[in-house]
Amino acid sequence: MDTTQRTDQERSADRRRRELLEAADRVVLRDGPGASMNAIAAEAGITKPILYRHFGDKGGLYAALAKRHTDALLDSLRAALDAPAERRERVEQTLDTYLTAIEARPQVYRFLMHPAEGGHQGEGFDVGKHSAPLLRRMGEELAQVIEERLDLGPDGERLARVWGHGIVGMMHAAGDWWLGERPCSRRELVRSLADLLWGRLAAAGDKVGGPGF
Amino acid sequence: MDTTQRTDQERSADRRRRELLEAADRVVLRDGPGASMNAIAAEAGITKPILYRHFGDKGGLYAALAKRHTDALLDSLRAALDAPAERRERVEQTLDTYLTAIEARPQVYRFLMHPAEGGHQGEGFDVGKHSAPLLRRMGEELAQVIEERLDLGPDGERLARVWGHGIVGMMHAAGDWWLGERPCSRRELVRSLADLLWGRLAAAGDKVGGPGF
DNA sequence: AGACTGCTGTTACCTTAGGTAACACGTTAG
DNA sequence: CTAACGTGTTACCTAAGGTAACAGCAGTCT
Repeated sequence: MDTTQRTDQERSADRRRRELLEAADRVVLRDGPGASMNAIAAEAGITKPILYRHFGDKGGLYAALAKRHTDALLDSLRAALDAPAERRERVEQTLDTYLTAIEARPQVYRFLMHPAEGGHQGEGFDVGKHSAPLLRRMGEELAQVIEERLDLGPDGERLARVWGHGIVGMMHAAGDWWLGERPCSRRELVRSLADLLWGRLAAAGDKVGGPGF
Repeated sequence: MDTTQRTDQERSADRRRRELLEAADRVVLRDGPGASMNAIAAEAGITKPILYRHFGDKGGLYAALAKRHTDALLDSLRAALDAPAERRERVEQTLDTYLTAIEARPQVYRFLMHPAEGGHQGEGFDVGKHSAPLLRRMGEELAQVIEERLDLGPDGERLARVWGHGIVGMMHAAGDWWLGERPCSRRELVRSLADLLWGRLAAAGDKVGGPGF
């Protein structure tokens, strides 16, 4: 076996893998995250054991699927984060990019974040092991950007990481709630969150008559 | 059938229900969230159909279990939120209360938030349908407090809700990350998050030499 | 007393779904 | 021609959620 050569077989296997992932994607987007391995195999026009040969187990398939979408989302976010603009503008752009993404493909979003929901009755893919990674990766990524660019004093690295994860969590929770209830426009949500990050909570006055918060 | 009277049967049924919930609690805390209905029934010294008679299905059992813990946590948070102190102190107290709770009983926390993780191989309880409720309830609760006490202008209600969910998400994500990596003390985490909420992100200076964030 | 009702509990079963073993066919190398 | 390998299949195992049907026992009604 020559290890250096890219044989036809290897290329064909890669292509097959991509095809299978695309089929899985279609099924997951159609049937929700509870899609069964059988259904995915059927959509791909083959049978279960082949899926297992390619991805090991359901978690492997999930991981491969999640990686594609996660990478794509992270690329968009990096672009927004790196855009040439002042800080507030950049923050708003990043929030908007995230929200636009989850708004445009809620099925993908729900798959990545709440995999067990849409299923008809079974459990489906497991979130726990995989939704965290997405949030974590976003958090670490943001932390790195913050740490690189902001002067936060001696404790900067720790602060940056806390803030990275905190801001990502804020974005995520607010986005999740917003996607479910649609209580306002995306623009309004972005501005409200940026306002929060800009200290408006601390600056707001007490309501007349009530005890100060 | 007398509807007004609390019969022995009803009290006994309630007691039974509590016993079952406590057994379920023990199993979930021991085996992780992947605990099977069989295992729970065995721990309670009975068999499956009884569990199903009491809770309908696994989701019902989960919901009952989650409600207990969620209510308890919300009570603690309300107390911290209502304490007589100034705003920053109160915010820090609330964050600290939450973090203390998840630190003290990580198993419970993981059950509520990432149910599918600890399981040996199966899927276990589903998160999607139930972890959201906890976050949502906390978010709505906080929103209400914010809206009651802060003067946020004409758009106050919307702002309060966005902030409620956003802050809860921030707390959650940061807490989850912190619980996993323990990168700093609880006190430091609380201060860092409060600083973030107090606008220190916006106020920080650019790092010398780098492009401004 | 004896039958009826209702609750508690059981055993034994169904179904779905993840995962695997064993086998069949076609292609290519020696 | 045959041996090896990749690709695909069928048929199965197991674990788990969920349910039907039946057994025993307390109180109640005639």
